[in-house]
Amino acid sequence: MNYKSFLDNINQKTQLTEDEEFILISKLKQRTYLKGQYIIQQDDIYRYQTFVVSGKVRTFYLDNDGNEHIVAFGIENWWVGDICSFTTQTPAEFNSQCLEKTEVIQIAFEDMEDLYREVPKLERYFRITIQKAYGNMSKRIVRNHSMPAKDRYLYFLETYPEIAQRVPQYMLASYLGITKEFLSRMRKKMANDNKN
Amino acid sequence: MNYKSFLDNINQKTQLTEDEEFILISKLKQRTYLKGQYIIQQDDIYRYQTFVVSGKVRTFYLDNDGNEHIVAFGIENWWVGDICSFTTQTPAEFNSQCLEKTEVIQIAFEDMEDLYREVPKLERYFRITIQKAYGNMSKRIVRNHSMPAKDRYLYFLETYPEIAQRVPQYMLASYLGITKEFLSRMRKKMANDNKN
DNA sequence: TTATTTTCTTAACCTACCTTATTTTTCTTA
DNA sequence: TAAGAAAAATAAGGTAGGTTAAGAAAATAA
Repeated sequence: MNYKSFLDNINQKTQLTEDEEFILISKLKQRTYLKGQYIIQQDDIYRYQTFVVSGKVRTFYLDNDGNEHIVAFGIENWWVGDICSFTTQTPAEFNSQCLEKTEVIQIAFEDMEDLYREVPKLERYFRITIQKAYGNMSKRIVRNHSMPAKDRYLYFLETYPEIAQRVPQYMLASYLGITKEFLSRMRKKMANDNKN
Repeated sequence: MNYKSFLDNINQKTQLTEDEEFILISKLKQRTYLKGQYIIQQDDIYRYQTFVVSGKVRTFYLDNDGNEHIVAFGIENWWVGDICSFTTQTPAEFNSQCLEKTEVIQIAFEDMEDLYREVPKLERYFRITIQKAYGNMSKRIVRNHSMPAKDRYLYFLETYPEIAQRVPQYMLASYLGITKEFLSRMRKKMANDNKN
């Protein structure tokens, strides 16, 4: 594994010098998780901010009745985990679990503040990254409130086709906030409607 | 109006020197909106990042059927508007409307990049602010998926009592993703349940 | 103080989506 | 290549929350 995709991602939003890249790289850790392994489990403190180089991750909340609610998927070039737990170093509310063998790059919390000091451009990189994610989240809330399940499903297929293909249907249903049974029924109806 | 509450808010997350405060203040604009006025309307480009000093704002999406879906409320010390439109200078998807006379502090998009250059700590301030907002949004999505309307309502009352008191019920219903009629019904039932 | 508008309530009926249970299909792994 | 496990489909009955329509209460304006 090398750092190319990771550095590319950062340099899209800010321009690091060679020295800055060097400092950054010196703080990175590589790790490979197997299918089913957890990057973070709820109630643990999230100690490593995690960037996916290859593989597939789901982030979910486990409620008191034992139901899983998927908040996000993460594939190549996405940050995953529980950002809230990381920044405040308080127990996580979410779990991030690998759905296949997943290679990641991580930055430890202890190194993060040093990094921000030595490479202030990283503040900018993360600000821009999070701003975008925040915008998407707000819009997702609105879609959840203004669109019926069918439209939300179609929107997802269109917007994240790679994820839709790589993730089991029942997880997609959970992400959309519906049951797998209802998604299945919807798909059947849509297939029938398309025939006529 | 003075800048105290605004600077306090920033200094909670990063420590500005007097010089930095001076530079920042030189870029700030003050403005007062009347009840009903829009800070941003959807399809316009959001040119001023807006911090509420006093007053009350709602941010909502207007769907094709003419229904309003409230994404957020903003009162004292909250940033409001459509951050996505601001950062990318593309047409807004949301409207921010004042629900009463509202005093704000604004930073123009043209000044923002200069400010980040001259006062890099602001990158940090906004990163931290947005990270927190993003965390809250993710958790809100999960609550929408895992809690029935009644629990979401109670959660809101507990978490944002000041807002709950100052905002009409039908707007709160919209924020929660239910109809005002259903909220009214729920409230009645809750009142009855408490009697017995 | 009344008139008007805005907000809230109530009630009957309706539907999108859930629950439970069973079966079928697809994927894994031996 | 078969056997077991995971994922998807199907179907019947149930419910949280929506819709429509009317009236009551509260806030605002004149």
